Amino acid sequence: MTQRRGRFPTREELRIWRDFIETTEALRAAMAARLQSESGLSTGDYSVLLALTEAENGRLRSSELAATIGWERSRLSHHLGRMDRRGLIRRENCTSDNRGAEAVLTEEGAAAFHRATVPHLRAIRELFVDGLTPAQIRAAGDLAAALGDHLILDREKEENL
Amino acid sequence: MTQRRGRFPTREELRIWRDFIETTEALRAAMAARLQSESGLSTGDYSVLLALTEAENGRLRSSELAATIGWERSRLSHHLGRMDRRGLIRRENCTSDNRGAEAVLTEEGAAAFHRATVPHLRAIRELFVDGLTPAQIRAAGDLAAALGDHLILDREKEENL
DNA sequence: GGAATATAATTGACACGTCAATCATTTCCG
DNA sequence: CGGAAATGATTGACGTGTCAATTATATTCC
Repeated sequence: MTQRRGRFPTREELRIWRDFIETTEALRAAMAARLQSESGLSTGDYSVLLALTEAENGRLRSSELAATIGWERSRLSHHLGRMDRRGLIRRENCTSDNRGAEAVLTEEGAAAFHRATVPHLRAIRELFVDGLTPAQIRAAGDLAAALGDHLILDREKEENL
Repeated sequence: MTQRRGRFPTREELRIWRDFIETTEALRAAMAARLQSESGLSTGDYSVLLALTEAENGRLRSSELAATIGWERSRLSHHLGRMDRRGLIRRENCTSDNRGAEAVLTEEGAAAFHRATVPHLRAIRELFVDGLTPAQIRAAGDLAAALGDHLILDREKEENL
């Protein structure tokens, strides 16, 4: 086998890269559109509502919420502002740490999440599961694990310059 | 084997879905960040510049450009506006159809694209190719094809309601 | 105790994407 | 020919994401 590492991608690798990134992007957009039209929620809303629903008392510190769903703090801050305006959550001050803030699920937020759940699960099946064989689904999990691990390694390398 | 189709995703399918969508999103973001920091271009800029570079005379009708890179018209229009402001392209009227517009690659745009190419190819190798085995790369191409075909079918079903 | 530092969160500026509305021109066809 | 419909493209409004700067409170340590 010829040397590969350290060289530019081959034509075939490039083709696969483009296909892969464009298709996953289209999949993301399709799912976002489904969720929006069926439930009036964005995927961001859904992530936040899911995390709060699973949290004790439907409330979480901002930073914990950010960690749970893997968002940057400022992104979450902007998003909570929008969700607050729509009445899906409300913000409260944290009693134990006056710097902190808590996001609290409202009745309306809980209701919106429950209305969204079934259609969203159906969309995951229709757009993702139904399009793949069981072997391909396993391959998708495998790929995600490999790419994710590799991204982390790459980030660490970056930081230790 | 038990009946699957028409049911909600299993726990395992759901885990893989989340892993897959989050990881591909992280990959997209990492690539965008690399391109931005190394070349001062967004991935959108890169797509547009690539299409124009490969086009005859470095110019394309707006609608053809949109079709080439698979964008909606209004998205392209906004993006060309931003690229125009930065001097990467300029707009000209189409002589054969007065409704039409052409996007033309500028010297500056061509130069920016050439500066970006090598680092971008390197990033594709480092973030994608190097993280996967050859079999996994084939699996990625396979997945993209299957998901893409399925998305198209789903869209058609949607339209023929 | 109190200054230096670290941490929690928000804000503002700006790029990006989508949708619906709009405008100009061309094509279709009676 | 001439008006209706189709086409090419732009625009405005708004939600979203990132980065850098800012604000407020806690912690550290002399």
